[in-house]
Amino acid sequence: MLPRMGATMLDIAKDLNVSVVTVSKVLSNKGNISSATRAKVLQKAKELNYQKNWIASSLVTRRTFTIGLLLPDFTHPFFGEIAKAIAEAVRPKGFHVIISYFEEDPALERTEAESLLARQVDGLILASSQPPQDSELFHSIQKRKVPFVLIDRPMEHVRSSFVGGDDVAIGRLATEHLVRQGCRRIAHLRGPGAGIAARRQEGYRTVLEKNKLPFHQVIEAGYDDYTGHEAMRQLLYASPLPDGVFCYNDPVAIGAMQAILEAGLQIPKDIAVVGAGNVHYSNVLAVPLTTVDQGTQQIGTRAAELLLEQIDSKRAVRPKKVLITPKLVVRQSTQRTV
Amino acid sequence: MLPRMGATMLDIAKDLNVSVVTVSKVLSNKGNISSATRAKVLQKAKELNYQKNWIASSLVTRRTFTIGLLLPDFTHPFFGEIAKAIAEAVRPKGFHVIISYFEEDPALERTEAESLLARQVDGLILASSQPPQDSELFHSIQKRKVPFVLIDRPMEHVRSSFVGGDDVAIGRLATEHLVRQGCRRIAHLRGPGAGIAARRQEGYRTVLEKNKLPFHQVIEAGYDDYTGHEAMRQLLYASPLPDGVFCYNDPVAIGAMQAILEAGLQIPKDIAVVGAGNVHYSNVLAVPLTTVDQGTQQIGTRAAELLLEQIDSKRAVRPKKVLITPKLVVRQSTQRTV
DNA sequence: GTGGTTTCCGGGTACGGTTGCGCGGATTTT
DNA sequence: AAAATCCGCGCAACCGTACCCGGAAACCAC
Repeated sequence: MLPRMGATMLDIAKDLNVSVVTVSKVLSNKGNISSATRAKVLQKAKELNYQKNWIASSLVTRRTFTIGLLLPDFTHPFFGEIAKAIAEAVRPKGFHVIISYFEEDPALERTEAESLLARQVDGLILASSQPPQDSELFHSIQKRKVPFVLIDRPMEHVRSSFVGGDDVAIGRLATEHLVRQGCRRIAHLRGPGAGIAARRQEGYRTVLEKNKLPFHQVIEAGYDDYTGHEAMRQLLYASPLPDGVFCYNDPVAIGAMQAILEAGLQIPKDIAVVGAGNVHYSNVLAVPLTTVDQGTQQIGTRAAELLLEQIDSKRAVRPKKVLITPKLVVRQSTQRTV
Repeated sequence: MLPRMGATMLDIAKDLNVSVVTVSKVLSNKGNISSATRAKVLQKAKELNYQKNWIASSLVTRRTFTIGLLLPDFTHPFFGEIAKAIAEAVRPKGFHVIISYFEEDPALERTEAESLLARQVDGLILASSQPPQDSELFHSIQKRKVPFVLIDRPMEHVRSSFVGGDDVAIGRLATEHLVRQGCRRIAHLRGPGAGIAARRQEGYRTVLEKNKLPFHQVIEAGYDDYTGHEAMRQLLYASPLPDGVFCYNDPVAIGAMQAILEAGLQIPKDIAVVGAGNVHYSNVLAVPLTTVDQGTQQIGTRAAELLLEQIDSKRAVRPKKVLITPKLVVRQSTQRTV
């Protein structure tokens, strides 16, 4: 036989000659129950150390108080912070978070999403890596009427809420800062793809235009420091050398700084460097890195809020697109004027 | 009315004039069902696009296929990697992971643990921050007969499985390496507390004794780079200066390196530095940091394996203590002989 | 007094998949 | 012919809550 659990509502009900329904109503504070009965039930519940069986409860309410979080990778501090902010935001409402990650593999992302849906999560938050034109996964989620919110990587043609960094503003903020520091030949190590990377590049471009500065080289790096190192080496072969570099993200910037230092140049005297993301350790590098903080925690918090809103109002809520305003964090890698 | 779900077993059963039980047995491959009936059921299930209701299933089996993971903080890459390894290890068995974290607050840890237990997780993995003498939480878990495994921070007097780094070996490995590099005045920036930090220090001490080297200064730092920076500055005031430093962990080592460089000294020529943990970015610092890899992924993987073992064999399993063998990762911060 | 309505308090039933046990019939063994 | 075995399948229980209902008392108007 299966191991017996603790006391159930039936135990309480039988002891008091009432029905389970009455017990349920008392314990969940619903319906009209006389205060005499109410007191007896509460008393007996405490006496038997009654603990609600959440599973039975979920069975009938179809609410698991669980939300699924699907991330490309959570060893990256960016996603770690998001996960933390989400967990914190939903905890007061009694929700828990199931985290899955899919290593940037779109196929794995789909199966993991299906797996979370099969577990009847009440909602889903995803930083998707589905190819831009493929919205099959999201249609599948929508068909099941499970609320979901996209974060970090918007999907233009998917009708859903989205929370992410304001990438154009990030590009602008970083580039404007370099201009103010006196840089005139500003290069850009852009990231891969047409989404986030393209918008950060756009912010970069608009600032150069506004300031009537000549375009300098734009080279495509990847997500990590190795690609940043490689891309920067390419830049250093060219002439004239840039006097400022806006890097797609902090790891790329770290790789770039390493290449600059290896070439015997100084930061920020010869070349100033700006990253984006404000990852941990940005301040303990050889040269502390100026960066643009994209408001990571806020992304998580807002996403959680939007999701809970949708879960609570069983009606379809109009999707909202939220862009978090970035903040410049100035450190030594751009401080030319001190 | 509550939103109807998809097809249920009852739908299949009625269509075929069999009982739900038969359908269940076919779909879960149990019991003796004729191949004719089996085929009909499978056919109809596919036809109706039947999806099992996991909640109803959990209700009766008392298995949720969910394990709880309780961490102090998962923005730290160390815990991120552990979480990832665990999720990966249990995924093939159909388990999901609910992550909670408690910001190093023992009281919050207790309520979060209770909360996970109330959700009927099948098992628990925890990196606990309960004070060493207080095993109330663990007794509470044991009373409910929920399998659990401790990681990273052992609790001496709790009868349970444990997986963690071999801290004495880490201290030995790091210190031996410094000795081999020719260091003769080896200092130690130890971490706080009597557990991990004390064992790493012990490894350090035994190597000094074995090599008949004089003890150099041991200063207590914290967990992060700020405390490492501060502790190193203290060391730099003293004389004679050390020619090698073994740091409790990588952040402390990073802070220490910064202090050394600020003092105008060279790494590793004047002072060699070893950290522990092999966190990301250890290789893109001003001077790439030699460190001891504590086998983070293995900790997660082994912990998951031990937990699944316990969950599968409903009997009480003899607790195992597993120490992962660390590996030295040599980088520039100790390369004096090249 | 009579009939209708409202209010208060509480119960019956369905929802879901799984498991131990049992049952009826067919086949094989004694 | 009686008994043992086996095969295929069903009954009931598990557990908390939404929905619907029912009985009793109170109240109102005539």
